[in-house]
Amino acid sequence: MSVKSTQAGLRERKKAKTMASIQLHALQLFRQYGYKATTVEQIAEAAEISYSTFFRYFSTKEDVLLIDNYDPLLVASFESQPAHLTPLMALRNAMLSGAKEMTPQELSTMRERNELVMSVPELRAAMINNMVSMMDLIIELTCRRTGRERDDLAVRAFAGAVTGVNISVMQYYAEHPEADFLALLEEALNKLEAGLPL
Amino acid sequence: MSVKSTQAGLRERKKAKTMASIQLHALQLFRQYGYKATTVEQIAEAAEISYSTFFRYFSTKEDVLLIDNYDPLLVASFESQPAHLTPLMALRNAMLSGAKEMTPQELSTMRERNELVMSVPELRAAMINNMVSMMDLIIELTCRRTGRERDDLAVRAFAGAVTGVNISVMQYYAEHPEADFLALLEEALNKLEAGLPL
DNA sequence: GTTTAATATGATACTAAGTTTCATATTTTG
DNA sequence: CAAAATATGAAACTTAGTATCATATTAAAC
Repeated sequence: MSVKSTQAGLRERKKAKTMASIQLHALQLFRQYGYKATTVEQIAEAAEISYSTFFRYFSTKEDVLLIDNYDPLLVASFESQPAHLTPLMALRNAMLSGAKEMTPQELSTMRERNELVMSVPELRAAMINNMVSMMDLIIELTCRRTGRERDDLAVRAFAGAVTGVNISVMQYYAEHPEADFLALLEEALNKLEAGLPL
Repeated sequence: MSVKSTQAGLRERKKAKTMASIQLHALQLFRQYGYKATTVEQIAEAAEISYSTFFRYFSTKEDVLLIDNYDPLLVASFESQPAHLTPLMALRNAMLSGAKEMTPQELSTMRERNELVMSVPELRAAMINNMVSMMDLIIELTCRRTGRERDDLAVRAFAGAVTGVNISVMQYYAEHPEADFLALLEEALNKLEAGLPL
């Protein structure tokens, strides 16, 4: 038994490092030359991997910017919300809590990424698609909490509205980078809870 | 002066016919062989145009299914809604009125198209992206009606919620093709107006 | 009606994303 | 250390989408 086998497995750690490296170099190149002008080949070179390996880590060029796994965090946080809260407020808290423990560094990266994503049509489309996919998760969570069925239109409308508000906030945030994303999201979801007064 | 020059211009009519022909043949091929398995080249052959010409009519393969111009109809209908209605109800009426004058034939085509689009990830993403683009239109209309600013978060949240509900209904409809789309949309928007009771 | 200007089409060559296949290297396990 | 499992690299391929230029068709002017 050698020193290297700590617990996570060398393979896993190496993969995680490679993945992070690809994302880092990709982001730098995108910043410098623009998203479209940067080819996957260039990213591969910068990250010192082969072209084919890139697609083993990310199935599309877009994914290199969009992959994040905070679904499990969201689920955990949502399920631990007090029972007296409405589904919407529980969801609001869960979404906020996920982002509340970010360092200023991480927040700044997120802001930059958001601006980039929202300004490139292809990326924006992919991001929105991701968020709509998350609708399914919201439906699932809401059903568990309320005892309603997946096919209940009220649940669907709820999940749709929350997701739509989320998208609109991301857009707003891209246009107003100086704003506080969390505050915006909280305010917007509160407006939804209040029946969208106009 | 020959018989042919009626009023719309020969060129315009020819273009419209070609466009319709491309869409028709594309839809048939997609039905038969699937979206991905059908190449633009095959569509071009079927519609008896060149490969390059296809992209003069539709800038992407997706667009051949997604292009529709009922934005102007929506705007007109919205602006003619009675002033005492809330923005949401005015929007609801406008969206419904657009679809209410469809023939059963058209409704059936729409249903089929919706099923196809929602079942192919790429198409679904493109469609959702279209709908989110329409959010800008809703923002614009809502501002005109309420006198609020584009940058008002309440307006943004409103537009986002309506769009999100719309998306969720399309998804629901794809899963339940036997349902009445208009009834679903109306019901879902009513729930939104009622504050999304759960 | 013929000429001229504007626009639509077709052919061709090109770039880059994404897929497939297979050989090679590296880690893990026994 | 040997064998099984998995990660990587190389190369050839398909197809969406772009750019360019010559040709054909329609519209407009005279």
